[in-house]
Amino acid sequence: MTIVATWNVNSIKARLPNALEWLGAASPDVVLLQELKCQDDGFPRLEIEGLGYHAEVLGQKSYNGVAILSKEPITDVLRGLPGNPEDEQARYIEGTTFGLRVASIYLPNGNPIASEKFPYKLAWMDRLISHARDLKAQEETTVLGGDYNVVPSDEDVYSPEDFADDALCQPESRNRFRQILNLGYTEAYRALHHEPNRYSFWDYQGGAWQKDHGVRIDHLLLSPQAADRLEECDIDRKPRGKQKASDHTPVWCRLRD
DNA sequence: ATGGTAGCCTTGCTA
Repeated sequence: MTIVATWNVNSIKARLPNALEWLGAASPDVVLLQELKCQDDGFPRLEIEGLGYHAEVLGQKSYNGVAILSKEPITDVLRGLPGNPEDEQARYIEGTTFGLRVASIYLPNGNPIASEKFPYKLAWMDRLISHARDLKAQEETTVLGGDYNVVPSDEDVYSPEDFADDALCQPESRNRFRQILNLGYTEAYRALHHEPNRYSFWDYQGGAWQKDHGVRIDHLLLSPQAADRLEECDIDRKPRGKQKASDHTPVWCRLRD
C-alpha cells in the first residue's frame, strides 16, 4: 500500500520542527507540500532527507512554492503548470514515484473577487483542467493533490453566508473544480466520508481553530486507476493543534497494492 | 467597529 498526503505548510522554514515531527510520526510514503515560501536553495533538504525522503522542489521567494517528498526516487519531474510560459508563480510540480504520477498543486486564492486575482485564478484553473485532461488520457495511476483554494460545496464551510463573496466559494471556482471531477477524477475524502463540516484549514484570526470555523480546501483527486485502489482517506487534525501550527492540516489517502 | 494573526521582506502584501 502507498500513503499519499498533501499539506500546505505556510512556510517550510517556520514549520520545520512541526513538519519533521509529523513526517516522522505519520510516515507517509509521498507528501505534496505547498506554500514553502522559500527559494530552492533555502529548502531544508538535509533535514528532510535525514528522515529518508527524496525531495523535488519548485521554490519562490516569499510566496508560493511547492514540493514533492517521497521515500522512493522521483522521476520525470515537471515544474510549472503548462499553458502559460509567462506565469512565474511557483504553484505546480509533478513527478513519478511509487508507480504513481503525482502533482503538488497550490491553486491561486483569488481574493478579492473584484481584483485581477480572481480572473487569474479562473484562468489558472482552466489550464489545470486542460492538463488534467491530458494526464487522464495517459491512463496512469495519478494523484492530483494540494491546496485547491476551492470549497466544493456549502457543506465544506462553517458559514456559507460569510463566504458568499469569497473566491473560494464562487460558482465559477466550484464549476471549474467540478469540471476536473467530470473528467473522471475522484475526490478521495468525499468518496469515503459524507459528514458535513470537516475542514482542512482554519484561519489564524479570531480563534477560528478553537471555534472550528474552517473550510475544506485541501483535496486529493484520483484518476480512475488510483480511485480503484482507494482504501482510506482522512484529515489529520493533530498538526493544526500544535504550537507554531500551519493554518492548514494534512490530508492523506491510502492506496492498496 | 473594516479590527483580528502569521510569515515573508516589499515594514506592505498575501493569505
